[in-house]
Amino acid sequence: MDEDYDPTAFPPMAVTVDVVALTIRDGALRLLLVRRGEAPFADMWALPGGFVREETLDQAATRELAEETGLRTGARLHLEQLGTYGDPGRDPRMRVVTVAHLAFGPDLPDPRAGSDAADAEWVPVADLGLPTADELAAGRAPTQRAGTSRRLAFDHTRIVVDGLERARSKLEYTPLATAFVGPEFTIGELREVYESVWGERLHAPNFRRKVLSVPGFVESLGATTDRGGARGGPRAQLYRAGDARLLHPALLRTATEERIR
Amino acid sequence: MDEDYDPTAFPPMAVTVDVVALTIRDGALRLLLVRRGEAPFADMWALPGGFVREETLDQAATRELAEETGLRTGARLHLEQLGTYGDPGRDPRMRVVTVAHLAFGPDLPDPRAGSDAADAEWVPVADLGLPTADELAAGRAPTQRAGTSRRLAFDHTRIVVDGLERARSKLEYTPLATAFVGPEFTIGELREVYESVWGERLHAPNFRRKVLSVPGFVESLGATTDRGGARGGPRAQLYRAGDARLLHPALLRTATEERIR
DNA sequence: CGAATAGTGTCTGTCAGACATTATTCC
DNA sequence: GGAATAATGTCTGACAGACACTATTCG
Repeated sequence: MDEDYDPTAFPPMAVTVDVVALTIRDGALRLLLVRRGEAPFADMWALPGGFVREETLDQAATRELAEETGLRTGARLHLEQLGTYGDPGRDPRMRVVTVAHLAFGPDLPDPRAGSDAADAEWVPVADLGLPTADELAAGRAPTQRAGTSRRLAFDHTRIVVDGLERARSKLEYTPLATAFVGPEFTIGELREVYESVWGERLHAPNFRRKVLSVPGFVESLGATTDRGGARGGPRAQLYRAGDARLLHPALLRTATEERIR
Repeated sequence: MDEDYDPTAFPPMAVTVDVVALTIRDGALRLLLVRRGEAPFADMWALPGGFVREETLDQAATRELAEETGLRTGARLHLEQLGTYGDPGRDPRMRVVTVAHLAFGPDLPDPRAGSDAADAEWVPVADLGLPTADELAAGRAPTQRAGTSRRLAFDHTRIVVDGLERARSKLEYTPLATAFVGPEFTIGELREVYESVWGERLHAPNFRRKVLSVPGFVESLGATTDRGGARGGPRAQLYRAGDARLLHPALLRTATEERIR
């Protein structure tokens, strides 16, 4: 803030929030999208969002999520700021700066069309045909792969790609995965979260040992599930989230050349 | 973006950028601060920043840094978005949403007062008596420790604390440290970056081996410095930054209970 | 029973951190 | 010479990833 700072003579600019809401259902990572009813980008899919009012940015994101989808802002909903997107021209009508947020929850309910959203849906992320972060950086974006009818409005493809990368990365270093399951869960359910978000199969015995070796990640409840798995297997032990805010040692993805270079 | 989205009728809101600019000089991590000339918070220190114009957010941050400090936006300046701060009341005059950025460079020049900054200075971070992230979260903020005359304006203390934590964390997983040194550097200089930012001494032989074992972190130039160290010692080999974007394996800080829980 | 899953045991190569040692250079 | 630093060698314990194996439960 410099000395010619004069907030009564600021350039006209709108501030919005958009939400990248993720949940896991039927073993697939899903993203909440709403269908736009008006120009520009009419009939295209977009992230839920809207104007910021007399409230904090986090409150605005929570409110928009609830308004547009009927989602109860329950205690088990994790919300964090993702980043701010404000390129001139990202909205053809005027300058709009949007503060993107990331939300996670365990098998969130179907969106009941709220006040605004004519149509809202949990779309499997794999069905979006999203470009990789590299493709985006190289400017081959926001052209999504053919064969999908889910081209996103505005720069929302970029926002979703950034949000997914953030989620994948935070699974490594934080107990974020516990935000995708209920208050009581099995190690197998936790492993399915990692597999869904990372999009790769994990070695079950090693995963179990790693999770249990991280102090404060999970706490045993000393009980088991009532039944075994749907396709057989013994009853699994139940755990709840521990008090760790960072995982140490971390659960790292295997390094791939593409990610590193 | 929902369907009642109407950017021609948006609430009045100003959008600014603020920059947490860090450099290392005399072995100490330093933060660029400017002195405010006007109310509110007159005579207090603040981050350089100002209104966003017809430009991207990154461009606005780069421009403000140059304008207020005369800093040449050279190729060796690393800039990234930190986060957005928009609580109602963070500016007593009106609603101002600020997009904070993080900038790093090798021994950046002294700020030549530009168009706005009456007074600008590279202040050692250690002299700021900053609260820890935990103290901030607990609400004992933004009260900085007594004995310093460097209470920061607005919510800039929070922004600086977040920026420092981001910088410390990114040293672990990315080659960010090379942004704090010149194009050619020794392993010892790189180690001093880590020691300055993390605020702890590192074991020189192990640090060297770790850095050299990370693919793409540094590349040998096959040459040595012209002279040995100022206080003795042999001539050190020279390196330049490699092509890695992520460090694998990472250079992790030793885990501390405070950070994890 | 057959298939699927939970959980344990064990091995190997790699990494982190500590310590010791040698070589080189400045003052 | 004395002190500081660069660089290498080596050891130990922890961890990652792979494989083998047993136990339990569903259909």
